Amino acid sequence: MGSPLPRDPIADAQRNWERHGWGEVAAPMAAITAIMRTQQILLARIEGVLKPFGLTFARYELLALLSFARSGALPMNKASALLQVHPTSVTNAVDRLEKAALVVRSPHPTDGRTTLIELTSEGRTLAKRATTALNNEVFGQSGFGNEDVEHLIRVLGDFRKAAGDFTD
Amino acid sequence: MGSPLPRDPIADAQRNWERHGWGEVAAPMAAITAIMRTQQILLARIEGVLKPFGLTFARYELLALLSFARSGALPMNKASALLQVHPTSVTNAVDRLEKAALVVRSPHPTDGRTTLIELTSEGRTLAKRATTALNNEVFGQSGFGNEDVEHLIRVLGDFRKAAGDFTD
DNA sequence: GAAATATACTAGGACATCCAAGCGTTCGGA
DNA sequence: TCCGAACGCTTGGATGTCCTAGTATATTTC
Repeated sequence: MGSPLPRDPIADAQRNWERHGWGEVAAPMAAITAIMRTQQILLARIEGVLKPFGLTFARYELLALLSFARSGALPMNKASALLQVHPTSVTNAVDRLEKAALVVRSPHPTDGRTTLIELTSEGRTLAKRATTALNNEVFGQSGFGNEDVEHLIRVLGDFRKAAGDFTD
Repeated sequence: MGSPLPRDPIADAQRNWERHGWGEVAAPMAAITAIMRTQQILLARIEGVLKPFGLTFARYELLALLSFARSGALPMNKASALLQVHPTSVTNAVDRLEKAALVVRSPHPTDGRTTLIELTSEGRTLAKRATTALNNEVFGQSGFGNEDVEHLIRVLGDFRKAAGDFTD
């Protein structure tokens, strides 16, 4: 989408902030902007790996989640909560996964409101293959050092907890 | 969108990875997933603050960028490169900002292909007010400690550089 | 037990991002 | 000088996310 810039645009932004008298918040601004940009880069990498499988990250996450559920099935609201996305996003993902025959919707045995998402065997197989690809091509080559990974997990974990993601 | 979960879903995912024999990449997977989720939380906060101004993060970023340009104007391709988004995303943002009279498009004086985006005085005023709000309500209360901020800037900066964002 | 409240999912709409194509302008080599 | 290649922007399409509202099913309350 573009060749490398001669200078780091986020570092420039940080300098601009300082120059305008906002030095107090310049560093957090830079850190937050860097997180936004890093997410963008990682997402592009992940989607690039998943494309050959006909998957997007959103759909992969759902498949992976189901593959770890004992029965291979989960209520949609449970999936929404665990993936931390809006229920309508799950509806959207399930629509497409179902069309691809990777999951099926089935009624909850006791609660008429609830719909279960169930992995098909094709879905399970594809999830496994996609995971292997991601492990090899993205997670295994993140470019983050071991210490930095530990630090990220801790710092971002604290942040997510403070943001109300989980109690623990 | 949901009440706090009893347990950290990313930590669970990491355990699942380890349990399936992917311990080698479990930690980077967790770190990357945490970055994705953190971005989602931060974006929601930012958009919440910008909503009263009738802005989204994408449009705010463009306004802020223009406000730091000496002349208050930039070619669209320059904006695309600095914001590191696809040119069509800039077209989209400019369309809406122009409709809101916050920027205007003007032809480049010498290159007939290029379009300049120029801040209107309303645009400049709004950018300033929005920045103040973000500084107070988001960047000034990020929840990240000073040392963690420095660490994030360094680690993510290295990552972005390795990803080809900039040379420097 | 019936009415009010809460929960689960889906439909429609607003935005953002990217890709593929198309149209015009500019550059560069023969 | 001229024509092909490169560049800049826009349009149209596919996805994903969220919000608001609507429908159906449970649960609570009186």
